[in-house]
Formats: sequence, C-alpha cells, structure tokens
Amino acid sequence: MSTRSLVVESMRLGQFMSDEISCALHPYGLSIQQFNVLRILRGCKGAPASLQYITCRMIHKTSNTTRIVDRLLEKNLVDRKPCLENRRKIEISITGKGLSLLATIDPVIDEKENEVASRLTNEELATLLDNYKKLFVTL
Amino acid sequence: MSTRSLVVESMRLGQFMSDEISCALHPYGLSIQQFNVLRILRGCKGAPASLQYITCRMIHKTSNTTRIVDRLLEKNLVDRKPCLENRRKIEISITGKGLSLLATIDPVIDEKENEVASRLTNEELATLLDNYKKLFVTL
DNA sequence: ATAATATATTTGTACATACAACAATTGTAA
DNA sequence: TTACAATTGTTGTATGTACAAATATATTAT
Repeated sequence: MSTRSLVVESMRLGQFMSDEISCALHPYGLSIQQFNVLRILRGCKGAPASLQYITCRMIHKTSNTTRIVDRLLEKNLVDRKPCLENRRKIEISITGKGLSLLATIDPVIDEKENEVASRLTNEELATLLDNYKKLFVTL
Repeated sequence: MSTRSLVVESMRLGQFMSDEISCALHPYGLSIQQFNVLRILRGCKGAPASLQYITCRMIHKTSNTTRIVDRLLEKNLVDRKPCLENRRKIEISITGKGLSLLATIDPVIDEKENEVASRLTNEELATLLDNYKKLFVTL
C-alpha cells in the first residue's frame, strides 16, 4: 500500500467498524449515535449530564446533540429537565427503560467487539492501539 | 486500552482522518464524498462510469450516488449521458473543469497525507496497514 | 446599573447516510 | 409472446453531519 493509503485505509476501517456496530444495533431501533449517547449517560451513574458534556464525549464532535437527544426522549429512553442552578443548562439522564435496553444490547456489542479483536494477537492489538495514539495528534 | 476500545478507537481514528481531509477540501467547496467520486472518475482515464461502478468503489457503500453526482453536475465538474447500449445505465465522466480542480487540490491532500504518515516510521506504517488487512474481513 | 462578553442550547440549512419502495429496462423461461 | 425475475437508477423519508446564526442566561468590566 502507498503512503496515501494510510488516510484512506483508516477511513475504510473506521467505516467498517461503524457498519458492524450499526448492523448489530439495528434490531433494537437505535442508531450508533443514539447508542453512544445512552452509554455516555449510563457512565454518569445517576448524575445528570448537560448537552455540552455529552457532545464533548461523542465521536462526531459536530453532530447535533439536541436532536439526537430529542429522538431518545421520544422513545422514553432519557429524561430532560431544566437545571435549577444554571437556567441555560438542561439536565439529561437515562431512564430505567434506557438502562434495561442497554443491558439487553451489551452482550451483542461485546460479542461483536471480541469477534473483531480476535483477528489479531494480543501483541498485534497492543501495537495497533499504540500506533493509533501516535496518529491521533491534533497539531 | 481494553479490548472494547479496538472498535471505538478505530472509529475515532477514521473520523479524525475524515475530518482532516474534509477540512482541507473546504476551501474548494467539495465534500469528502464529492471529492471521492471525482477521483474515482479520474481513475477511469476518459472512460465513462456507471453509477453502480462509482457506488461500489466508494467508502460509504450505502450513500446515495445519484444525489452526490447531482451536486457535481450543478458545478459542471462531471457530465451525465444516457448509455445507448443499455438504457438503464447512465454514463458519468469528469469534465475538464473537474480535472483541473482535482489538479489544484492534489498537492494539498498529498501534503496532509504525508503529514499524518510522518508520525509513524516506515516499519510502523507497514505493520499498521498489515493489521488493517487482518481486521478488514467480512465474515 | 449598564454594556459588553461568555456560556449553553436551539434552530436553520445544505449535504450525506441508511434503508426501502418505485420505475424503467433487460434477460430468461414457459 | 407473455410472464417473471434481475439489473440499474431514482425518489422518499428519517436520521445524522457540518457549520452558522439566533436566543437566553450568566458573568465581567466600566
């Protein structure tokens, strides 16, 4: 492969991984970004999160968190309340329904992750992730 | 990093690369997918391409090639003619304007590619691309 | 206190992604 | 020939991406 391929092949692999996860999520009616937001909220362990907090943890930094949360609200997977201390903010939290949906999906995603990772040895995997870090530098 | 991170980190890196290229293309008014289609057409070296041919060479297999080509047509960067042998098909080709736009952009993209690749040694790069191949298996 | 600035979110628009349905044409088989 | 299936491309709808402008609230400076 040529030098040029590094960018193209990285994009292809990212797309491939994204397709794998999207496909696994499809039966549950969640997009990959909706799933991403739900997992961020679960990570808060009960504490509510602002839109800003969610946005900075998403893979697609410029995606519109307001509208993704809107769709999770319609499905009753999250709650939204105004923040009393700072009325510019809103507090988003995952509902019981959201948590149980994630609990259902977890093993499916884990299996997919393991399936992909099993194509590499542990050393290859460690080296790969190490190289990712070197590439992932914002100048 | 955990095993789970392989998928997530691959998606993050793909997104990072995509952002780098999108940003470089922005001054020329091309989206990354429009640029992708133009380069596929240039690769045809004068021979026209069907929509089907273009689609199967794109990174995002499910994107809507009809509408991406529509936007290139509006900018006179490609031509579209019905295929006389098979009237279901249309023949798309890049225009002189499209070729000269690509010629302008080429060095910018090359520089970006080199900048990214320079973060790895040649051995690291070779190993990375080799690992990509192992991961990129459709079961 | 008023004005200017910063923060947090929403809204608008163009483009792209993902998937399904549709239409036209071509190929194949009864 | 007629019917049926396959191929090729278009259209429709919902969602997401990318960027900019608008709105509301809070903070800071004068």
